[in-house]
Amino acid sequence: MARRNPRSAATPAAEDYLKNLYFLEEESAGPVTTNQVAERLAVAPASATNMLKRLASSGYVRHSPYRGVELTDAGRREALEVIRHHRLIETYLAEALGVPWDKVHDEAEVLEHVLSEDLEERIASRLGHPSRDPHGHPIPPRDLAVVARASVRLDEMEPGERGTVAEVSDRDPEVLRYLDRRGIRPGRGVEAVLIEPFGGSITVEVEGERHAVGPDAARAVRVARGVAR
Amino acid sequence: MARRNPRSAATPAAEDYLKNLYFLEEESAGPVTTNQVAERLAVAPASATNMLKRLASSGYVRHSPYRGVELTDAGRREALEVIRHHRLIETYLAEALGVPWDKVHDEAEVLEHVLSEDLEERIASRLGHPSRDPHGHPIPPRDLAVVARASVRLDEMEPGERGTVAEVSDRDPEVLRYLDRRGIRPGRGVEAVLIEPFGGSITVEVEGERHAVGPDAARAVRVARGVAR
DNA sequence: GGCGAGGTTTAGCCGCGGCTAAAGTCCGCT
DNA sequence: AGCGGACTTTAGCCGCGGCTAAACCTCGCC
Repeated sequence: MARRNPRSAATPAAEDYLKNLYFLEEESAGPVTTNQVAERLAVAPASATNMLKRLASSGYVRHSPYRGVELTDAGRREALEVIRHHRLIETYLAEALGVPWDKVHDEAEVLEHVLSEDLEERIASRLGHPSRDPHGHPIPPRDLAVVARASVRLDEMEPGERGTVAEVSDRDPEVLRYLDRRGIRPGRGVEAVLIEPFGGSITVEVEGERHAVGPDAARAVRVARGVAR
Repeated sequence: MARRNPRSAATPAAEDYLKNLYFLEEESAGPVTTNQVAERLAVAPASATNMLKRLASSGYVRHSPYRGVELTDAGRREALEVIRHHRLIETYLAEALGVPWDKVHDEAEVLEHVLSEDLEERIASRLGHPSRDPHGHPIPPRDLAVVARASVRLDEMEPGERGTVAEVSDRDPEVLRYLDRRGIRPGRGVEAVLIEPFGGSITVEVEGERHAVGPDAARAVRVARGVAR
């Protein structure tokens, strides 16, 4: 009774580590550090070490003590599977059940670990096999091929550059609502007007209005360069 | 990240115990024994004792050592909440995603522990607040009032009695398919023709055909008495 | 009324995934 | 080159939810 689906050997906790390792590798080139992992998952560093060792012995990561950690191919597959689940669920909840888009993330966070292959497939086909979730994030395809992202973070743009908002991170619903209120959502044209150095805010023009966006919020936005308004 | 929903203090394992305690109480009047619990949940008796003690200290059950166990009101509420989730999910999966009705049970078994109140409500309203799941089981209402069942188990019927199939247990998909192939499903008229004593089979007439149904399968069927064919 | 069998609980173990405290490693700076 | 601070790992603890083996009740039967 109540066995979770046997798609993989990874527990929900392990899946969370793998998923976040994937994001961390994507964000910061080079090996990921134990501290980064611990902070991202809001656990003590010692807990992270513990799990990383377990993931290493299951073949999901390579862990060089004191030096950092790296996903193996198996680990990356596992991560992509969870990410696919997460984003399909977000899309489904928004479309089929009308869950507000700043709430879908938290629901998906728990459902992603529990979705059977059969349901995954039914949901995907019900949605017409979408390639992006409601926040613009690419949904890994069924074969879990890595999806290339041709976009820059808003805080990496040059003054004067234009583009189209491609993705808005759903990690923090607060930030999501903040950006949404300012019209910064997937599909909108943006121009970087002024970039304050040293982690200051970025002034952008969207829909004819200017907004000074704080660095934390700016990091949550990815922009496809050059596509005119 | 990935915290399950805080609707209740009970873990998934505890919820499974409470749910099955509810069913066991329903089936067998009088207090439920440790062995019954252990068998139903497919765990060792010692494991059941262990969990029952924990449930008792959380106020979900009353446990008299060596004598048996009984749900408290709090425990019953908890159980009904899980059962409501289970049956709503089954109904939703069947209706909205076309999951075959002998498969919905296993999916619901894991999703039931993870459904937020918000999703529960959205699903219920999307379905028009149904009162029965696809197998005919009553879905506890939002206020978790206990639902009276005016039906008898097929193996408790008298020869010559007639009625309408009200519920078919979904616990065993094998049994479910067996009964389905014979036309024994919710809504169908049945007549008990012959009852073999001492746990023998029950001969029933459904849709003009006679079938000898084994006692295990007969126990999975509930019939509303008297409603003519 | 006592004995034994079957049901139940206790004792003690395990893996998971957290934690804190202490020890160890690495690296930059003098 | 070596010292100090930051980062990381190790050691040892905890609760959960399983397990087996052994001790313990209860109750029916003689």
